[in-house]
Amino acid sequence: MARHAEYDRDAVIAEATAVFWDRGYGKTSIGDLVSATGLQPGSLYAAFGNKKGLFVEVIDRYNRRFIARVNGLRDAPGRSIHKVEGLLRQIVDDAAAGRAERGCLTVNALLELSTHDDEIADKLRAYNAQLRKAFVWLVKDAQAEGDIHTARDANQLASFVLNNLWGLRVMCKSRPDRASLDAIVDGVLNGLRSRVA
Amino acid sequence: MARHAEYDRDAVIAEATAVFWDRGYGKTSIGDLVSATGLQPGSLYAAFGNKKGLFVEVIDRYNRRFIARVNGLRDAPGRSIHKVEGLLRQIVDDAAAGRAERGCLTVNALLELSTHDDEIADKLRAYNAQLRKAFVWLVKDAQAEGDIHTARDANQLASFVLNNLWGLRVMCKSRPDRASLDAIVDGVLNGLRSRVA
DNA sequence: TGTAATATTGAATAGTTGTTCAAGAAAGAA
DNA sequence: TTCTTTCTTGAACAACTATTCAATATTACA
Repeated sequence: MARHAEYDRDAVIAEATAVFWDRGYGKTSIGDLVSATGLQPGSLYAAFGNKKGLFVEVIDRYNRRFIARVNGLRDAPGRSIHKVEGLLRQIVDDAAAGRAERGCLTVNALLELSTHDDEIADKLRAYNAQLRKAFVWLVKDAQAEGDIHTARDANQLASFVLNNLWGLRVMCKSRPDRASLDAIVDGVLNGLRSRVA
Repeated sequence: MARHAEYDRDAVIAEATAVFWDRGYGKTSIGDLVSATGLQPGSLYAAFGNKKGLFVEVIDRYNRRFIARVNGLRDAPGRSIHKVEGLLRQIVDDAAAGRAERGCLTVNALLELSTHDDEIADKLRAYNAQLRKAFVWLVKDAQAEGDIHTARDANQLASFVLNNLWGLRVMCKSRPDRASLDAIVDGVLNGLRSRVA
């Protein structure tokens, strides 16, 4: 019946991700996306509607993957508190190795667009809620494993961890020394393990 | 000898601050700044060199003021730990009252520009260091006042507080419920007061 | 008052932007 | 092969951008 598309949609989104992540939404031009994806403007518009449509698919994919990673931690072997620590330490490691200069695509998008774009704002709010839930489970597991006091509220601690995750992602953009970043993770773990409510 | 300027430089910077804060650097056009300040392009360029020059003065002023505020807390009456708490609670209050949608101008600028603009990145790094120092003093005061255990490292705790400050500023942009935000502040205070190192 | 020095104006410039669309290319069905 | 449907191309478009500059206005001093 008809000609089929020559490109792999997911690959195009992945290539666009790299550009949006590097330059932000506003500073990424269609020309940049044409170069990165190899698709001409017409094809991009046929496939994604417009620039924002492509961006929405980009952050959807990015968020889906990170949430899957955090949710996947539950099934991995090991103590839950170590999994949370590992997640934070990896951000620190990436920053120390200069792999975190672009920051977090989601946080970048949240700060750049959410004030004036309700569609993006809603998406990011929902993402935030999902991520928080994933942390609630990890905290509850850690309580069951005896690493977090059972009298403490899992929801509160999940928000606390999430807040420090966002903080680290901001912090990393200003390339602080490794000691400060490690100190932050220590502070979070200390806060999780302490007894007081 | 010569004609004097008709505008108040600081007032112009203040008016420009509102626009940059609302729209971000990239989305703020010279036309927006002309409307907001009442100065024509030529005057703006004569006074600040270019768009970035004006923006640099805007974030300088903003950062100077916030640092002065935190440093000023030392001389205010009351327990230091309550001052730290008050700072965080006010962010929560602002967010709950819908006054925090624009987020923090500095964090916004950091995420939008620091990756590709070294001048801005350096400025924000320096600002970060100054703010951290201010928190070190507050923590040390709180230790002297008996609210934070003296065995704990003030530098570490200062980084921890700062990280949560950045986290809150990101968090507020996605308009979370008040309970989550309060829980975060509780988590931070709990982390500060706990004994373990 | 006349003059030198600086401020203000706002139209003009050169470049970039997101988006469209008509023309050409590919592929399965008849 | 021919037809129909879809994909691809890339030049063209109108709107916007940051910046400049010559003309005009205002002041302080001589």
